[in-house]
This record gives sequence, C-alpha cells and structure tokens, in this order.
Amino acid sequence: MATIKDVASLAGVAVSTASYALNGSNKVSEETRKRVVDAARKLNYRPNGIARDLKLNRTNTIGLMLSDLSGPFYSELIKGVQDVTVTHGYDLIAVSSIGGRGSTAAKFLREKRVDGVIILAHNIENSIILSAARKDMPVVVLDRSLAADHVINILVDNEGGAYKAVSYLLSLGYKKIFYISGPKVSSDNMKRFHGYKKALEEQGIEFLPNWLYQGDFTRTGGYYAAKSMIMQSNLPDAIFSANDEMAIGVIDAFKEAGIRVGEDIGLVGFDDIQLAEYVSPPLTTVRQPMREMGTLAAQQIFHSINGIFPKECIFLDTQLIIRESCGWRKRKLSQIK
Amino acid sequence: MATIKDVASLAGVAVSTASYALNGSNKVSEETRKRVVDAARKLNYRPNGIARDLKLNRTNTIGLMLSDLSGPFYSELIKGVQDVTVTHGYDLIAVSSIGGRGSTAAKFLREKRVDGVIILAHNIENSIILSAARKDMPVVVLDRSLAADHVINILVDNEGGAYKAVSYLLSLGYKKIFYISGPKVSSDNMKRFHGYKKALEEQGIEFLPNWLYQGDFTRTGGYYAAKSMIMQSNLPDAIFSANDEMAIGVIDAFKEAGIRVGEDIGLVGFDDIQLAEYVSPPLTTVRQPMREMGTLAAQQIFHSINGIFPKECIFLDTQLIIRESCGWRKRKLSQIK
DNA sequence: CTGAAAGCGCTTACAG
DNA sequence: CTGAAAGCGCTTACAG
Repeated sequence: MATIKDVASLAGVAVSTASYALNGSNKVSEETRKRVVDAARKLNYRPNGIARDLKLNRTNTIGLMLSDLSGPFYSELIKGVQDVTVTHGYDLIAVSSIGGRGSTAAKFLREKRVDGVIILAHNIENSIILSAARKDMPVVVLDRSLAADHVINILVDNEGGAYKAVSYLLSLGYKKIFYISGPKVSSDNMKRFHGYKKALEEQGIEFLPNWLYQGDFTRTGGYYAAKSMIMQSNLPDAIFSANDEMAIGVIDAFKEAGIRVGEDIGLVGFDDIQLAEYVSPPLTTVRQPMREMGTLAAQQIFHSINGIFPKECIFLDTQLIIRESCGWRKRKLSQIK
Repeated sequence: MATIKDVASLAGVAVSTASYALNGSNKVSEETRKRVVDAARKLNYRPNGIARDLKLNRTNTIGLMLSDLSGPFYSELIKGVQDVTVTHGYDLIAVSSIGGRGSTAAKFLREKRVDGVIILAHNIENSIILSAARKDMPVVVLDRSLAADHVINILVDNEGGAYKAVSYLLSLGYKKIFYISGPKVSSDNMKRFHGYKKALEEQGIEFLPNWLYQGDFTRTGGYYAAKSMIMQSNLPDAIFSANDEMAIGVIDAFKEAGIRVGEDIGLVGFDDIQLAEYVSPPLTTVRQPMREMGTLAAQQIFHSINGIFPKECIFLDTQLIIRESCGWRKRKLSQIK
C-alpha cells in the first residue's frame, strides 16, 4: 500500500511538499501540485487517516455508544445527534456496549479514539466513564446522573414521567398496579420505579413485593414477566412497564392467554417507540424527547470542545401519550388533568 | 494527558519495558511490572489506541456502512454482523453514508480506518468502493453487484422477490398494478422494477408509464406518491411498493382519503420490516433474510482477512409473507403456489 | 516555492 | 529481565 513517501519519491519531491500538495496548500506551485497528484493517482495512494489523527492529536469524530446498536429505540436520538455533528463537519460513529468492559464502546472510551462521546448504555460502568472523561474528551451521559469534570448530564424526568403514568392509571380506577422492572443497574429504571411508588403512596395504596416483576427491557423479558403472572394466577388491574418493548411482550403474553389488554387489564409503557402506535391495542406510554436529547447532547459536546461547560445538568420533561391500552370507556368516565 | 513515556519515567524504566509490562508480557519481572502499573494508575494513563493501530497497521475493527444509521430496517442485519464480529474478537463500528462523498462512510473507506467493510448504502458510489477495496481491506457489498478484486457480493434475489409479489397480486385478480419506485440509482430498486415488469408481461398486461410513481424509500415518499394518485384520480387496482416504508406511507395517504387498503385496493411492500406486521392492515411483503445477510457478510470479511475469497457472488432467496393488505376474501378464492 | 527534520504514541526485534 | 532504537504514516514549523 502506497504511502505519502512513495508518492513523494515518484513525483521527485520531498514528502513535506507532497503533503502540502495533497492537502491543497497554496505553498506549492501549480506544476508540482499536478505532478504530486498524478503520482498519487498512479500509485492509487490512500492517505492513512490514523497516522493523521495521531499527528494532529484529534480525530474529528464523535462516538455514540448505545447498549444495543440494533435497538428500535434510538432512531430519533441518532437523527438529532447526526444533525448537529454534520453541521459541525464532524464524523459520527456508533458503537455497541454489548460485552461491558470488553465491548467496543469500552475500548473507544479507554483509548481516546474519538474527540467526544455520547452515552446511552446502562451497561457501561461509571468507573469507565470517569476515567475516560477529560478535557479533550468530553462525555455526555443520557442514562444516569454522574457528577464529574468533563461529564455532562442530560436527564429526562423519569420519575415524573412514571408518576404521571401511574397517576393516570389510578385516575381510571385501577388499584392493583404491577411494575415490570428493567435491569436493576439501570438508573432510568430505578427512577421510574420511584415515580411509580410515589404515585401509589399518594393514593394510600400499599405496594406489595409480589407486584414487582423483573424484566430486562426486552420484549422477551416482558413476555415472561406476564407469563409468570398468569401461571401464578397473580393478576393485576393494570401494569406499568418500565419500557415499551417489555410492554409489547406483555401484550403478546396476555393475547395468548385470552386476556384483553385495554379491556380486562390496563397497560402503560415508557419511551413511545415507533411500534407503540401500531401495536394492538395502541400503547399508552410516556414519551421522552429523544430527538431533542440527541441534538442537545451533540451541542454540549461541541460547546465543551470549545471550552464551555454547562453549569448544571440539563433536565428534560416527558409527556404522557394516551392511546388505547388503558381502556377507552373507562377513560371517558374519568377526569384526566 | 499521560503517555507511556511519562509512565516509564515515573516508574524509572525504559518505555519498551513499560510497554511490555502494560501488555502483560512475561519478559518483565513481577516487581517492575508492579512499579509500572502503579505509575500508570497514578498518572491515570490511558493508552492511545490510534498510535497502536498505526504501529501495528491494523485496527481490529470492522466498519458497517449504512445509508441511514437510524433506519428501522437494519436491526436484524446488525445483529447478524455483531454476532460474528464479537466471536472473532473484533470491534464493530457503524457509520452513516449520508452526505455521499463527504460522509463519514466515504472517509472511512478512503482512509483505511478499519480492517474490513460491509456496505448497505446505495448512496456510496462504486468508484469509492473500488478504490478502497484492497487486500488488507476487503469489502462486502449487500446492495449492488460489483465485480472486482477484494469486493464480495452478497445479493438477494430482488427481481425474483418482486416477481413473486406481483404474480401473487395478479393471481388475486388485480390487473392495474402500479409501481412505487425507490431512487433510480438504487440497484435494488431497479431489480425490483424488472421483476414487477416481468410478472406483468407474462400475463400479457401492458405496463403504462403513468403506472410508475417515483418515491425515495421513505414513508413520506410513499405518502406523496399515493397522494398524487388520488389527486390525479389515477387509481390502480393494486400497488407494488419497492419497500415497506413507502408502503406504510401509502396506507397513511389512502386512509386519509377514505380508501381502504386490503379492500378497495391491494398493496404489497418489500423488506418485511418490523412495523409491517403491526400496521393496519398488516402488510403483505417480501422478506429478505437480513440476519443471515449480516452473518454471511461478516463471515466473508474474516475469510478474506485470512486470504480466502469466495469464487462467486452469494445469492440469497426471498420469501413472500402474506398478510392482509391484499385482501382476505379475494385471497381465499384463488390459488397461490 | 521546496526540503530536511522533528515528533505524534505506540510496539518489537535486537543487544546486552 | 531491561534498554536503546527504529519505525508505523502523517503534518508542520523552520530554513533556505
């Protein structure tokens, strides 16, 4: 593979001159430039971007770390991030954190392969983030609250969103409301759980341990949680699922058992993924402003690259999206604020 | 930011020794190893992966280039690729080709930043791929047929799939069947168009120019195509949409106009994206084996890294998934092979 | 306008 | 077991 040295020697110039010529510097005469470019073409020369990055000590790329590259959930977030990275002329790469410490995400965090990082991946430990964040590598976290230099927090009001959702269920007359949990290590999940309990408490309803079913934020997880309820004959009035994917699994399981979600039982999810609108019954859920999160996250990266850090963490609100999974008729009868 | 040099001098050893110690070589005494590791910790040393890549002349990462990082369409593909890259201990990064020649994908292709590349992005030109592919950077293309050294073709039978879909429509008695096209530069689209025309011809049905509506593979594109039909009062018996996303846009537009897809009009898509099953009416479509494509693609990369190239291009079959968007009753009446 | 040289942060034969 | 040195492929002051 031809290097700039080969190009220079074929063109009969020094490598510095070749470099200038190739990068369109005006320090070079039109004639030599042409000679160099010709030589490059002849050799099918491709610059080695890695060498360039090393020399310049910057990569011009932002990394987006997601717990699962293939999740249905990131679409809008990615769009938001992408909008502002291209505006700034930066590249964006997406990597997965599957595998935890051994994951590509962890490696990129460790090895300074990008100029900034946006994280939405609960399976990356705080310690990795803390030792990665530094002046020339700001990181914004979207899935936890983590106070440290060079880490920026963008938080959505998980607790408030969950509270809204469960209060809504309560206002419809549901009383025995189960919680299907995401991974316990997920801070988002814990916040939602708190919001859930808060709403219950406020209405003087006691939370019972067997109202909690463990899931893992996947559809399959939700499916088996609901299956368990059915097999144990431990059926609720309604369910608050810590995310939409699990809620869809719940629908699957109940459908199999002949239980009608939206009629026999109420269900609300969290996230408002694209599918939520199409699933049957359409899922009531709490929407996070994903696109806005993406935009904000990327903007914050560029601000801090320019030395401007936000004073405090950024807090975003959620929105309850009412569809049919909590029942139509009941809804009509009650007051919703 | 501390480098290995700093670590070495704090530990009072040569940088070579520091390097050996940090990389767990057994050339180093336990005692110095400890001294070095301590020094590294003290300095919060992070290795510079870019320097390492440059030195070793390999990145240990595979790049997946997609035309839109946020498409709903790649989920299974990514899973397939991921499965085999992690098995091989390689990293995977996903980059977008939005922006064509200026895109991150094009840059990574140009600058040898990965050890192999998988492409599903019609907006990357052949010329870029051809000049990127080389012995130490195999590329597999999933969206075009491109014969060259070090480029591997994995093709799904677009033409056959389209033919199947349209034949099915014809067998149901639909005659005036429109085509909603993807971008004309997309080879997938053109193949599907050929399959469509072939099925028509075989039944002696003449294709009319005003049966073709231009779309762009997006939901909005499909929506406006259908809108145009309605506004021009140019309504078909059925529509074959070059992909599912556009088909969903079609459903939206017809729904607004009070036309019932699956009753007044037949519709079939292509891809079998996740949504297809949930949309109303559920969409009949032709499924591509996306996960298998991903697995195969990654396997081929590793084969060629090991010097083994496939002799010919790999051809995958499609499958017609019958749901409700072409009508239930009609379907019952006819024979489908 | 052009060239010789240093250096980015690593790894790895090679000597000792 | 440890160190001095070369080199990966670039860019960029600095001289001339």
